[in-house]
Amino acid sequence: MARKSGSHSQITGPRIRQAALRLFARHGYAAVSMRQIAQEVGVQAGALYLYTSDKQSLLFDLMHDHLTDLLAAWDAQEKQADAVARLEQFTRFHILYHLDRPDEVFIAYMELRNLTPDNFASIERLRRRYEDALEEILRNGQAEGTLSVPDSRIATLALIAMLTGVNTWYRQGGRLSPDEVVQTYWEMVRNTVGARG
Amino acid sequence: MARKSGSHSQITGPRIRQAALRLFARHGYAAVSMRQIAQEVGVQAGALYLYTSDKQSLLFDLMHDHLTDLLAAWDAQEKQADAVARLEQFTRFHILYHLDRPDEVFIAYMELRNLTPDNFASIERLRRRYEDALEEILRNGQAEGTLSVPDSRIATLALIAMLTGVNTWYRQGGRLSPDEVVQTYWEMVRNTVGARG
DNA sequence: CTGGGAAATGAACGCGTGTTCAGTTAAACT
DNA sequence: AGTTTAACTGAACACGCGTTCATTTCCCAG
Repeated sequence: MARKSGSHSQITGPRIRQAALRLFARHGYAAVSMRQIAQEVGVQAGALYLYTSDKQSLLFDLMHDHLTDLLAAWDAQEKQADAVARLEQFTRFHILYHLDRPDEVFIAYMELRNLTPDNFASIERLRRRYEDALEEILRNGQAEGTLSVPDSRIATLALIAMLTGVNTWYRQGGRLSPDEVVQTYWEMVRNTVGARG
Repeated sequence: MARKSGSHSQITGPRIRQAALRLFARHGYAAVSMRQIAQEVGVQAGALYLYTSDKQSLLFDLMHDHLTDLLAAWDAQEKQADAVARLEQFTRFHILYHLDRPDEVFIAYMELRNLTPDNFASIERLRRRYEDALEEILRNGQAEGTLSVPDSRIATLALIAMLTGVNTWYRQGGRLSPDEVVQTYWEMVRNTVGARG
């Protein structure tokens, strides 16, 4: 046997990335073999190398595309006028976007140490850009006098950690709907930055 | 050669755990081999099995002991009378305790998926006990009327995520001292739970 | 000074790893 | 219908994995 019937690079390529995403998220990059990924796709291990140069860039591409998509999605939002409204928008956006992509988020946070130094630097640059988007909101709010934090950089990291934490406990069909989660967190975020309700 | 001169189980045992801790934290459980751990200790791989039954329980013991020590340290604290003071105490305790043990914390959060189901359940039970300690403070504060959160369980998880996030960015010799970090976070925590300054 | 047990070696076990590549098959194009 | 080419196989490569165990060395008690 060789080429499968009905096979196509437009189909197999995405399926490989999808399988890698799932398996990396479940078991971790180092614990997943190329043969496992291939099996999930229904293909021999050698075939993966028609679509990726090696295992490392399979991981890097997943993380890179996730962060790129995240930044693009945020940039595409119509921005609210004042900082507090923009912060509410960020809170909602962050929670819902991340809840929709648990595997991507998990990998992007957990597999950083499995990146080569160059790839790590590249990913950190993208993450930094996202953090900076939030920090700018906080700075603007301080300038407006509509919110106040002790340290805008630390508040940025604290808020992102708090919001991303939703992914660790949220389960579909749980006590709260995504919208209720957003409302709960927005109330806390608003308090954290000292904005009036 | 066989037995090294000056060797002793009271020395080698802890050194193995120390090496495993360091390497697991840096490279991840799955990416670290028993031979690497042995090399760091200065011993052959087979010798590790005089001190641990297998690689899995090396990981489990590290996580288990970390959480057990954490709980014991918190329990040993003289508790403040009112909830807001106890929350400040928790904030300070959590940040300083975790900043002192970056490797343990990292492993305890990142390597959960590499535990067998039984070990995972055991670790989760310990973590839950720690979370519950914070949640009780929040509940008491609500009962006292000195603080208010939209949902005490979610607020618990949000606060712990926020506080533990310090470990991801704090570097010794950075802009802020540990005490300044504590003060910065306490100001945010106090706002988050709606307590007056 | 000697015997016994603790501590460690080093080789071996079977198996899995990421990656390469000559060969084979199915689809697409002329 | 025939040819080209994209897609994939399957075997191989060199090496590393966790774990076991007979053997060796060193320390200490008597």
